[in-house]
Amino acid sequence: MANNIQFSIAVHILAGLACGCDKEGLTSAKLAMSVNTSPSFVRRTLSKLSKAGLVETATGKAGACWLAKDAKGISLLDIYHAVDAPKAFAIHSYAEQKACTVSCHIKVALENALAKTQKALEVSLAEISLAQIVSDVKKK
Amino acid sequence: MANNIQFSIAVHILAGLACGCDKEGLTSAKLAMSVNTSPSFVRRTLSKLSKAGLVETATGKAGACWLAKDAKGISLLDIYHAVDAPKAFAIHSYAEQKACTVSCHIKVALENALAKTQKALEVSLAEISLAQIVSDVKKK
DNA sequence: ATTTGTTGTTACTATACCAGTAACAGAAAA
DNA sequence: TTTTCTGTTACTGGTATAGTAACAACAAAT
Repeated sequence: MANNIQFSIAVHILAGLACGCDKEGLTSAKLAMSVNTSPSFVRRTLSKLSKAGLVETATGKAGACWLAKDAKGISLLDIYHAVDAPKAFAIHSYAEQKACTVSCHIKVALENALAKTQKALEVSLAEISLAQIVSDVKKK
Repeated sequence: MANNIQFSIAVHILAGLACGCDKEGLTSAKLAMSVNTSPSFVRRTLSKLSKAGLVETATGKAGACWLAKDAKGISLLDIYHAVDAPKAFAIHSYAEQKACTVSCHIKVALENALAKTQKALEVSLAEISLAQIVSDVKKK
């Protein structure tokens, strides 16, 4: 009942980078193998993570990528924002029916509700660090 | 950046029913006018709300629908569950790459994270009642 | 009884989004 | 200069979902 798996992919990639014993970083091809997708798709996600300052990359023949900071310093909220994941719920955008009070003002009411719920969602994501994810991965 | 507006539609419909001065209930045609969509679509959403016990309906010539309980007794979480809205985020479902620890265990780690975040989302929705929405709609 | 106007449901269509691929310029090491 | 990687753009195909149409079941009104 849900879509947009880019957030999951991003967490997967970052967990891979955090676990990767290679001090020299990983290539998009290796990450793609772990995630089971194409290197291109990985690179597109990596690009967003890079712009958000979560990973650093090197171009050229010895190209690679690695975490820009410690896994403890990266929260799921950082990742959520980096990939611009969907909001808690979507608000419809129909034209207002002038004669109807509900039609005209429902959007504001929904926006108030969304603001509160979105905040709760983000606080929860902020409390989970990439290090926690890595710990879960290794524990199992 | 988000989709699946059925939750919003459902809140809109219920707010309409709560506001509707008509003691006798509203038809799907009138609701459709307020939401700016087809009666069919409204009825499909109404059907879910009816099955969840949030509204009651009457068939036949004088067909109509109305709230099954007071707006104070209906939370956004009830509506969220009724329309089976998407989870806080989706987990990808690629085949595990046996040779890779991350690939094999990331799903469990993500499920743990989702459980926590989903809980936060639902608690937040549970705290907002339909009556609150109606109040916002009328205040404006 | 017959007509009328509604719900409930199914089936269908079209569109928009998104996962996934391909291709290539730019970059840096060998 | 060759190799091999990143970064980015453009493209494709599949799928979910908004939206529509149609019709049986139903109950009130006539």
